Amino acid sequence: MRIGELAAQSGVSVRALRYYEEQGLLEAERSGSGQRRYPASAAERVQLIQMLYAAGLSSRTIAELLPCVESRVSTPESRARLAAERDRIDAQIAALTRTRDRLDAVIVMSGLPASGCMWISDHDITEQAEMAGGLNGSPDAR
Amino acid sequence: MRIGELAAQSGVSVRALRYYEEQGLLEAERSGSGQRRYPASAAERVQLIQMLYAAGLSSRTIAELLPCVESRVSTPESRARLAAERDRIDAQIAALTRTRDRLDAVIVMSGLPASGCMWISDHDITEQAEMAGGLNGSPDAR
DNA sequence: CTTGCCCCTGACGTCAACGTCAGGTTTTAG
DNA sequence: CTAAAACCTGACGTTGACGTCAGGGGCAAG
Repeated sequence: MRIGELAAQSGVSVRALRYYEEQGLLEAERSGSGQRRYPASAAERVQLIQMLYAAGLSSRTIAELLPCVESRVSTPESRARLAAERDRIDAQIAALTRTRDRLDAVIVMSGLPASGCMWISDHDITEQAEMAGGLNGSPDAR
Repeated sequence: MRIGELAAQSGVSVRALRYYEEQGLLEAERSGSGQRRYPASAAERVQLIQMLYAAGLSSRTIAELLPCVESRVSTPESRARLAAERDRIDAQIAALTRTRDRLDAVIVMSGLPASGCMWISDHDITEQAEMAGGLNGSPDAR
């Protein structure tokens, strides 16, 4: 399959695919005229790459771990690297969960009039919204 | 408190604190000679800023939502923004969890003595991952 | 033949959250 | 009083994962 097709299929840009190759993450056969040809399995590999990028791994780390993750084969060394990254991701998940809960608390609280966090009486929602827009004292709202 | 103390206390660099001020996230009083003075509450605010940055929010978004998150007061508009960000974070957590599980599967599998070697068939993968997941509960968000 | 689409290789541009350096002033310790 | 430490503004540098543009080639359809 050609690079444009792979891009469409995997949802990334053509530029990104060439970048992955440059980083040693994705190899391609070349046709006589020098055009890249990918096997069907490349789509899955690209998905993995995206997955690992999204988890904050660097190109270098992905290059090291990708064969291992794709083939499900690990050496003792790669296992240690994998575990380290998994722990990092776990920590990230924990932090994000705390942040999510913090936002949730603020959102949910506005639905509890008894808590005292509603600073405007709730008998007229529309008026409340207008007042909120005009009176909201965000110090450096631009 | 002075900028160096706040930096030490909140674990960020002096440069970062000045950057936050530049972005309208953190205000400071000025002494006669122009040096920044922060109230004790600034440390908590910096923690919040870090928290939101780590969740992938931009400076502009943080500037909009920070007063609301810190004071726990929300307007209908800010509530919508907050909910949108919370949903984004939820999606991020879900994706990270899938990635973590993928790494975990590779790690756990090679540690199972029954396989006797570094790789095992696809058929065994899901079964063993289930077994391993049941045996040692991986740290789970939520 | 030429039109249009896809492909190629450089190579420079971008954006965000700071790092770092220069050159000067203020505060603190002894 | 003096020297070190901390602070100030301003401005340029860094990093990663691409975006974008320039300049050129190949190839099937009309």
